[in-house]
Amino acid sequence: MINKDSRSGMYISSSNDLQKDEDLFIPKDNQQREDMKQEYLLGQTQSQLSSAEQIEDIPVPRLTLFVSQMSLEENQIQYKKQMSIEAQSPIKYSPQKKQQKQVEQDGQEIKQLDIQEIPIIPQIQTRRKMNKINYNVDNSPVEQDEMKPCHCTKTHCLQLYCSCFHNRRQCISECKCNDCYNDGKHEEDVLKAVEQIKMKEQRASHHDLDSFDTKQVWGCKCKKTKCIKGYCECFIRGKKCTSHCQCTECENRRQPQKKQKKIIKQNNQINKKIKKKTQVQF
DNA sequence: GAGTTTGAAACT
DNA sequence: CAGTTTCAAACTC
Ligand SMILES: [Zn+2]
Ligand SMILES: [Zn+2]
Ligand SMILES: [Zn+2]
Ligand SMILES: [Zn+2]
Ligand SMILES: [Zn+2]
Ligand SMILES: [Zn+2]
Repeated sequence: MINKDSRSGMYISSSNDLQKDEDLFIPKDNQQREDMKQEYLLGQTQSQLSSAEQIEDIPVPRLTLFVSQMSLEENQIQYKKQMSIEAQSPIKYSPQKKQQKQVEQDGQEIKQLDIQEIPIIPQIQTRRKMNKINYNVDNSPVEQDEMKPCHCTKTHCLQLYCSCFHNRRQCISECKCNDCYNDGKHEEDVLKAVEQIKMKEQRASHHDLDSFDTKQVWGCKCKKTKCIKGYCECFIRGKKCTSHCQCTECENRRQPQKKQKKIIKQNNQINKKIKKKTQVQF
């Protein structure tokens, strides 16, 4: 099974023809092929590897976790520091029922921070608990069961806009959605919506990622936030942007991004001017 | 909490 | 496909 891609490469089937999911996109040129594969691999972290890399479903060893998270760039570390600092000030929290638990647990974690030289890991593990941001992502290694409520008002929680629906979870009492169909009482509608989205995705997308697998991301299109804020689908997963991303002025790249069109144009103009000058001189 | 900004998701 | 609109989350104050 070999499908030619419209641009520069082709989809080459993996050794196992039965698993279409494991097809890899590989450019024609050998060097490019290596670069691309490497970049893609580097862009992912531990369990977030695409199905192509998850040849076997072996649980990720702790050590891998350490390595991948220690490889986070300054931006992400800084971002997490900021978040944790904000969440660490217990003064901000009114001493209420549920939050006292958190303060206790956070206190333990803060102690660990003081002891450990590298405070990254506990912050990541508790990120979702320590701040109220509702990332539409389910990549928490520790608190897989903890979910943040949605606030959908117009979509009956039947579109990917809805964080609950996107993660294939029923809405919960904390959700503030209107006319919710993702409540367990409209399973027919939910299944319809799921199938519809999967069909559309299957037709439209050139990749094989599951729309409902929020651990995986193909690429972002951030234009204004340099992929260092919670708007970036790559950044919030702790992943580097890759060649699949169409972001601008990205600061979340392992390999430096190709120059943008604007910059290329500017440089071209500058080069022309220089050429003219040199020609005139001689 | 209200209002703004942002980019994914949906649509054309 | 690319451009546009819609949407709810992330963010700011
Ligand atoms: Zn919802
Ligand atoms: Zn919900
Ligand atoms: Zn709902
Ligand atoms: Zn981005
Ligand atoms: Zn990206
Ligand atoms: Zn980026």
